[in-house]
Amino acid sequence: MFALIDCNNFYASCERVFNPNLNGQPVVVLSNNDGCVIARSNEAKALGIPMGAPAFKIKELLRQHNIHVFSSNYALYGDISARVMNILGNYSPELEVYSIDEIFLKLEGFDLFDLTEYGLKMIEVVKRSTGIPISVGIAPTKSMAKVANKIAKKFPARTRGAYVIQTPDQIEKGLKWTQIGDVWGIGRQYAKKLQNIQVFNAWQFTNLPDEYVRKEMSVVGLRLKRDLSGEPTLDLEEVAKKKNIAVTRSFERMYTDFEDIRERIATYAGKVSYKLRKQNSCCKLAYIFLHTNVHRDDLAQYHNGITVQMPYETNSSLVITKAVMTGLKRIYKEGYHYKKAGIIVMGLTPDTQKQLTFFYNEDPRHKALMQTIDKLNQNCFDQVKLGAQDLKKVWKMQQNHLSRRYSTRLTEVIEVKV
DNA sequence: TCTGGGGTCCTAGGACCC
DNA sequence: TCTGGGGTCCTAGGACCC
Repeated sequence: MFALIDCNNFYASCERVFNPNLNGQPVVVLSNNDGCVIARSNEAKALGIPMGAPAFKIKELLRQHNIHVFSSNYALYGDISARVMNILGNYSPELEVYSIDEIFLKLEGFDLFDLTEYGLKMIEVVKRSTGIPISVGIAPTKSMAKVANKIAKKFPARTRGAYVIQTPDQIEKGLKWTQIGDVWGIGRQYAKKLQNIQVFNAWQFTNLPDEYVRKEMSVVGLRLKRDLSGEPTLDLEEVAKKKNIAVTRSFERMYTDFEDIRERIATYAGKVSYKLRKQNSCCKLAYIFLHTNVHRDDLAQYHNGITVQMPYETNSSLVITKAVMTGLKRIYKEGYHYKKAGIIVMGLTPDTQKQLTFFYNEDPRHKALMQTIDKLNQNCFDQVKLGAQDLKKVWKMQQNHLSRRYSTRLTEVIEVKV
């Protein structure tokens, strides 16, 4: 059996942990630059706040209903997530942290357990230890556990947040209840295609011929069909090192000057290099892209990207920044209003397995330099930068509703008034 | 004025090898 | 008239996830 545990309205719930006045109140969390709604409490959902709604378009709605608005606070969410996962890891030796708010547990040898009780226990302990509400779905396969989790969340009164799918009858009922578009692995395109052939729920999907599924949805679809039919096909996946790492951001306003963009790109290059070093990887390639504002059809549009090669596998900010800059010069065109840019590093290798080249290799001093810079920045809040970066830091991300980093900064911990 | 930021896997087709 | 059979690697694009 597999369990899927998922935090309810995770970001909104994190905000509530340190601000209990928000319980029962509608809460939304916004994306970077306070752009769109990316998380909603149940109350906010009930008021009709759509996922992904641009904040400026629903300003009036937010005000009218006294909805509490937060900028995203990833320092807080990441830390709370780690605490929740840590606790849930006690419930099975085999686990897969699937996302910031989801974890799969493999429950092998739990035949003598009352799994519903086991799930309820998790809910209680996580709530008591972290303040975060979770839902638990348990079933014979991963994709079914997803279904069970959805049922648990949909019927809190009946399930108390934990639901087990096990008997053939429960399986059939659960799958028939699940609309095709809500199936894990079936997105918009496939849902449309399936509805066209009169497949409206998960049960009907499992009854399709293998050949059709294979042809229209590739082996990925076929694996899903098997798994959803009760044949365990999707297993826990190891938390592998990332194969790509990206830093991409929208600018808080549009930029036209090369100098401004150059500075921002240098900062992204520094960030992405740091991420590489954190997972002990080096990169061979970097893709850099530049976009104008897609929402301004009154302005000329220009999108372009380019892949640049590193002279050797590296995670040195100096080398990566330099390579990225040559790419930027080739794709930047004057006369456009740029709104977004990003860097994706690819072809990652562990830095212990670097392929050395005969003539050119990294200056060995870079490694020591990077280690020193990383260490300094950990203690001194990112004050050591390359000359090409934002030394003056004239730009600032819109974060007008940011809560404190309650659990990771000593200066921002909660105060108790006597 | 204002519209997020990450990831994964698979397939087809082209270029190349013997 | 008629032109083999087996591979690999890479990339772009399309689907999906949170």
